[in-house]
Amino acid sequence: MVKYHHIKAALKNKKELLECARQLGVVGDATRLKICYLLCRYPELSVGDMAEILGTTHSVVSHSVKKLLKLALVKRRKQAQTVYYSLADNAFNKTLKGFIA
Amino acid sequence: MVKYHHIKAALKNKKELLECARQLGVVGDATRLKICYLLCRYPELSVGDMAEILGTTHSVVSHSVKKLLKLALVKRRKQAQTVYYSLADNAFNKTLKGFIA
DNA sequence: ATAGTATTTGAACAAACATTCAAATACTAA
DNA sequence: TTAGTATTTGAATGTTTGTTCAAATACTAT
Repeated sequence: MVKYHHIKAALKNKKELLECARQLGVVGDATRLKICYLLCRYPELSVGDMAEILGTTHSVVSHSVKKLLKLALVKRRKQAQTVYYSLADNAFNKTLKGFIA
Repeated sequence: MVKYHHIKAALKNKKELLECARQLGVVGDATRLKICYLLCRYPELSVGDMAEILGTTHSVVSHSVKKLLKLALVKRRKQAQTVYYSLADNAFNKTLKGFIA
């Protein structure tokens, strides 16, 4: 059957789909989506502030932002002891804002 | 500290965020995102066709669309032995198309 | 140096997950 | 009825995942 030959080829070259799935998966978690939600409203927030707002520990926030950072969905800025995170400026986040506006 | 009193209250009432995280999580999987990608391009596809295109089994497609169906991201139409799935017409899918365009 | 604050790390645990397989269901056609 | 096709189901598998905890790191101020 060659009926779907074209779309099969198109799919093979769609490596971005896998990356997109990974990004969506990372954002598809309550804690991490809340963090993104916060960062849509504040230009930047420290780990401690996010933990305070979310009512959780520094550890879960740190683990969470690390995953977001690994996929370049957030940026990191360190000032003295404090680490501030902000939403990265990319296409994914622009679309994401449409979801959680 | 009452610095974040307002955003904490806003977050509490944001029940949609959890639902959104669930939807993003379901779509944040390679197999299921590929299915959505296919359904963006074809008005509807049968389980067998999707399995053929994706190079996988009927079983994984069936399991996958079931999850999408449970969150109302796809619709189901049965004709004779064949079951056709199509993308549901909702806000989530409209934005999703922005991701996988 | 020490004490204090902020964040990160890594191991451990249980819970959730994707995929496989075989069996079951649903429907058509003869 | 039977045989054939399409899909679904459920159990089992190993893998990944989120959270917890305690310890470690990084920096500031004294």
